[in-house]
Amino acid sequence: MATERQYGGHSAEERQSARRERLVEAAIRVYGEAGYRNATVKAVCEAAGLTERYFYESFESSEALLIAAFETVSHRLIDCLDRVRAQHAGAADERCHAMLRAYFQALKDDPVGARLFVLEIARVGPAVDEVAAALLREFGALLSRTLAPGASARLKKGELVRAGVVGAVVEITKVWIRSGYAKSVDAVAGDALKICCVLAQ
Amino acid sequence: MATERQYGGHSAEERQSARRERLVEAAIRVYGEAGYRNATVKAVCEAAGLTERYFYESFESSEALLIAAFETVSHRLIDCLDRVRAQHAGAADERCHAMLRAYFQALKDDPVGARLFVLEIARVGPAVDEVAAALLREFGALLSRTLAPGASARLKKGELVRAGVVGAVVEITKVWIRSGYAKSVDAVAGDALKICCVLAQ
DNA sequence: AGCATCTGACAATGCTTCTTGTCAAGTAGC
DNA sequence: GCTACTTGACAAGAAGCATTGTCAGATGCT
Repeated sequence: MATERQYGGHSAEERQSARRERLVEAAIRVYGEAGYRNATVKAVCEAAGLTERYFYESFESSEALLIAAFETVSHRLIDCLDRVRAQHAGAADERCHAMLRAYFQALKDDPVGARLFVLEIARVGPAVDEVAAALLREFGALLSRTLAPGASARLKKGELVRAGVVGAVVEITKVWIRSGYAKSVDAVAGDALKICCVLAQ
Repeated sequence: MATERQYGGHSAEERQSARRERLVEAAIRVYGEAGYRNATVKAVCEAAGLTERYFYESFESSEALLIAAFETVSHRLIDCLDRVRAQHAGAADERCHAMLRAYFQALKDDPVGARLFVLEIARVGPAVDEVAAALLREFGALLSRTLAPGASARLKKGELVRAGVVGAVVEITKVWIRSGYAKSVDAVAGDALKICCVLAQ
């Protein structure tokens, strides 16, 4: 602990954060494929090519790793949607449609991350629930900003409606994933848009 | 097993099904208050005033008991909605509004059952998920029948939209419960109706 | 009253996983 | 090459709970 020695050309700090990252990526894979409930600490560590001790070096618990994995996936997704939003400058509902297409396309392109993001995150524990709820609110705010750019975004009045719309999109996503991505990205985005348009009123 | 003796004036069969019922009612209370995850077999049995052996007499696993408890609660709710639907003969959206009011009122009147019905049922296991998904479909069909009494109810076309609307109502319910039933039943029902009206198109 | 059945309390077992500890093998710096 | 640090493999301990088994006491029938 006192001295930091170079190993493989990397400092102790670099090696540790590299291990952390390997664990997060392994967690996305393992939790997304087998499901969080069925995955053990051991399984994640094996997938990361590390032993259990390195798990406890970076994370206090499985839930902490799940949160890290979820945030990695969701930030990628939010960033993607933000890019689409910036690029698209049409009418509000057209813009929203483009974002929904990007959303569903991203989930289709990464089914493992999708499962983690949409299914596996729910009802794990209070701490995880809090993170997930915060992301849903962010998602709702994003939709609201896109469809009703007025002051309505911060009105408390539409809070429940906004939550409802987000719940609708998530439920549509769940059913779509369960169906094996049966419908086309375009069609699903269109269905979701129908409900999102409630926010434009 | 060979002979059936009367006990307390009841046959063996009666006594057994009485115990089963006590377990189900206890499960609604315990799972709804403490949460399914935090509840042990022992806790449910104590709440029912029975010992563990009687749990295994009537149920194969905790999940089986959860399913029974969920079905008890959800049948009560569906029956209530059906009654309201039968009594109300106004316009489609008025009728739907009345049903939503009854739905939210019922959940407010029975917070424990509500928590079981809305929160605790999710993501327990494949068997439970199947039961919950079936109820959501039934719920969607009910809304669809009310708002779009035409053939659209059985059209596969609106399947995802219907699922989305149900997801919206459930998410609104979750947020409302988490808020401690802050908004009035009328207001919440109104918010939910806004989204439900998508089905009327 | 006497016997068969039923009921309740509780202990024993078993299983699974987390979490920590030990030890040998590997690697860098002197 | 020697020493100190780092890593990986693995086992031991601990904790929690489900599930089954035992046994004494209670209840109804004859």
